[in-house]
Amino acid sequence: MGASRRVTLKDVAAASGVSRATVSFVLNDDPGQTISAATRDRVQRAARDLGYVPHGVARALREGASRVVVLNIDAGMEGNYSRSYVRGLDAELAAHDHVLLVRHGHHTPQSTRRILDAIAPRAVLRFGETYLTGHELDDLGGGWRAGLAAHSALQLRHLVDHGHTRVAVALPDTESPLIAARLKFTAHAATNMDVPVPASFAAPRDRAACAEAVEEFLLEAPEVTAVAGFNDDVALRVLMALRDLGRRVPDEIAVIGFDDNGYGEYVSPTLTTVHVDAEVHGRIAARLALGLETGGLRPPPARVVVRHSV
Amino acid sequence: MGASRRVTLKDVAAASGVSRATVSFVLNDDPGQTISAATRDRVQRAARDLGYVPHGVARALREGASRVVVLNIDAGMEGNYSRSYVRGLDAELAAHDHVLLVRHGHHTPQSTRRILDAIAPRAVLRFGETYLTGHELDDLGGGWRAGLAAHSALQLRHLVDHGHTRVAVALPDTESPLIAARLKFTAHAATNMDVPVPASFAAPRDRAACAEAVEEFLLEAPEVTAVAGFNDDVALRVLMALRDLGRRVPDEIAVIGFDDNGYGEYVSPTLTTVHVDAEVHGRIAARLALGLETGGLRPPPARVVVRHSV
DNA sequence: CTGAAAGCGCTTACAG
DNA sequence: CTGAAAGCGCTTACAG
Repeated sequence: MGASRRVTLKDVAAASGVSRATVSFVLNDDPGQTISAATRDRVQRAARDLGYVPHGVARALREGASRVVVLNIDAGMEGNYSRSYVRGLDAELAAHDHVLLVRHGHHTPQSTRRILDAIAPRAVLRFGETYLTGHELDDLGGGWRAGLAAHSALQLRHLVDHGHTRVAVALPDTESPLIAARLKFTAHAATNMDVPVPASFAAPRDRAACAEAVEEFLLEAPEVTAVAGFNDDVALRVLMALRDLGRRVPDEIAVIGFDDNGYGEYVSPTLTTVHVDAEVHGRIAARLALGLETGGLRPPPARVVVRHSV
Repeated sequence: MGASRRVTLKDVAAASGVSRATVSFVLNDDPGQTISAATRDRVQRAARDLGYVPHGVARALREGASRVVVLNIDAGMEGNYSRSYVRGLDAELAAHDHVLLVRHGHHTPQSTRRILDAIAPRAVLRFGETYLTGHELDDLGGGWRAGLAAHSALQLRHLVDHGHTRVAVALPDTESPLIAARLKFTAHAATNMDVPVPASFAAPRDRAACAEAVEEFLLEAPEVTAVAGFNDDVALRVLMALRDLGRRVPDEIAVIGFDDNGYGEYVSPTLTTVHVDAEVHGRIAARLALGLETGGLRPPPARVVVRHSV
């Protein structure tokens, strides 16, 4: 009755009358070995009957890395992108016998080091890396086909298609490596579309401060007829600020969000935004982390969710 | 110059002229040993000079568990509670030389098993467990002092204090172990406050469906003057539905949210809600997981963030 | 085809 | 006070 001891390779070996090495060869389908079908069978049956599951820690010690991938994700990145990305990453990793674990909060080289030392994960990923660089999303850099570059352009395109040529970009008041990239891509897209490169301003969290920031910005740039949000959070703040300032949306000024976080439906006017399904991005990241081919994985195009703010 | 090999205990032993055992004793401050100050010093200096960091995987194999705690967290639980909880959990764990890793998505016994097998974490936590049961939050069960029970009561209290005695609870249309608990606690609180036990209804994600659900409910229960949301998400949907139905908030009907997710400020009227700082809950969970005393940790009381919906 | 042996890096009785 | 040895559970050259 006592606590049931863990079933090890040794137990399987004993039960099937072979050595531990042979069990390992069979269970791992070692291509360098030729084991008789009978032995194979005996071993597999024994493993199944005993409910044997390899001990990941021992295996990690031997192999140098555990079957775990860690994803670092900064605060304030929640949205449809991150949710679908995590879903795809998790699923693809699971399909290759690995597990995904997430680390929240701000990340430093030390915190990454501590994880490496603690569990020796196969890889430590940084959220948004693939998306940002467009690596493996296309071969032009930046992801002009299915990365941040393409989606920044899509956002601007929607505005331009609705007659807005003087656009401003609203940014969060926090740090993010994505900010510089977004501005660069949007500027590039504007040049391609033959409209002026958008100016930008920060939209602070605090409501009054945000209204003030928007007012100030529009005073300096009265020609602006549309605001493109860095993300939905920022766009929502701008929407609120505009209401506080008595500016009618979208008649006087249009607003578009980015990365449909689900809350754009609860405000009035509802928020038009860019929706990115990043499941395939997640799968690509998983394959890259495991050193596998990514061939055949093509992310679907992003789309604009048209609501009422532009 | 080739890849730098990992510094191991053996290197430290060699550098300080003692055995690996002695190094281990010194570095782990083994109370069962008496090592000369000189040796101690020599070992510590060598470890520092070489930049020695214990290999967590080897240690985990030997000790039976890694210095990692895994937190399972279901989708749709994002809010101030979860953010502050994770922050506290992470900080307290770090203070005790452990790291927190999070697993997102839906969890099954198998998925937990796979993590256990993969990295043998010290503990696998389920988000909301402590909060739900009130274990260690007080000794009455349910957490009537600082747990879900207390906060459910606080939400209702605010409504009652504003003259609302006929209250309804709006629920998500998804599964959650928290739902039954919330209803139970709210009912209990209502009885204590001498008001009728609130009826409940589900507020679906889809906007039209939600408006329909709310309309239908109010037709059946026209006496209801206030809606208490299971969380801010649900409350936000109810607010939108009410607007779609042409009901004025808070004049005709009041709405209060739960677990301030930050978006209640972006809607109109802005959403009054219950704000719970769960950092201490997180710290308590960490200590429980590590088998430490939780004495002295007292969660601050929750508070109502008064905005304009009630 | 199969097994004995080494070793991943650590901790901890055990023997001096 | 300190060291040699065993062992956590696995994989993989190496020798038959």
